[in-house]
Amino acid sequence: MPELPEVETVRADLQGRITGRVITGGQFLWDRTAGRPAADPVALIRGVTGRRIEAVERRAKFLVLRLSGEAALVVHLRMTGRLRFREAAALPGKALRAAFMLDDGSELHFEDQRKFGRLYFTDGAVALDEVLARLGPEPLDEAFTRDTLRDLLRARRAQLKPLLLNQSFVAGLGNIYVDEALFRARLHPLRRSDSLEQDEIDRLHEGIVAALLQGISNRGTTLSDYRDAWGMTGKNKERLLVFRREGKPCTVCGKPITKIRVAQRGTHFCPTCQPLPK
DNA sequence: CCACAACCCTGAGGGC
DNA sequence: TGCCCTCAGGGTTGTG
Repeated sequence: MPELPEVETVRADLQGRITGRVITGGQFLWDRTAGRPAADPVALIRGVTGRRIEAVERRAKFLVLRLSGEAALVVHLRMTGRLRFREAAALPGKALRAAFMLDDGSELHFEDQRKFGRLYFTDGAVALDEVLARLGPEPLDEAFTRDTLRDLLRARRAQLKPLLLNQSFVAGLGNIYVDEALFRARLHPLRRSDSLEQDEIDRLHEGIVAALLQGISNRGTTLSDYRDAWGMTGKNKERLLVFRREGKPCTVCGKPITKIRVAQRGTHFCPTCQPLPK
């Protein structure tokens, strides 16, 4: 599941390779990959064709290809989406859902086994804001400080796990990095957000940032599906502290990691290091 | 605001 | 080998 570190890895790689290229055409192989509001594959292809890629940016888990004329091609990988750079004449993957031709003969392929991923074409800043609406702060931005997090947490009273998964609370975390961040912060996933002391909030801030930065420095976490723009796996799986490590010893105390279900999501933690205060 | 659940999807893995 | 069932989960939508 691509989260902020995985999307950031793809962004950085593509930025250096496709910036300056012109999109000369494209096609959809699975029409529902075109996301709302337009949800129109024909209009999307028509919209991007002839435009130059000015920059490759990221907002939360969205990739934003800035196109000439204030337009953008926005990509959300969801669960199994992959954005692959293909040299000319490379064979497409079997889950190819959309393809874009570039003016140097290369292609940008959107592959997605489970068809949850979405592509959006936006024409102008207003349309882009619509696609990126209701997103909370970027956790790696300078503006995301301990004080920011404290104010956000105290304005809510939800359990930490579902709250951190909520993209309108903080943007970019998913199931893997939430569990990792909570472990680093030594906080139980069911703790209420308004119950945290200042030192716990500081630890959570630190845990979020550290978990994400480690993910980026390892080029993302590949459990099974994630690949970077070159088709390579990320190396962060071996560095995970709790996620998918149920029954294995905690790296801090040696007791087994527990898995429970919270908000319909598998949730991994160490009951000893992350106790739930009564 | 918060909790819960269905939905969209397909492949992997378990049970028999 | 094969069939059925469950599970995996990001985000949206709807209900209470």
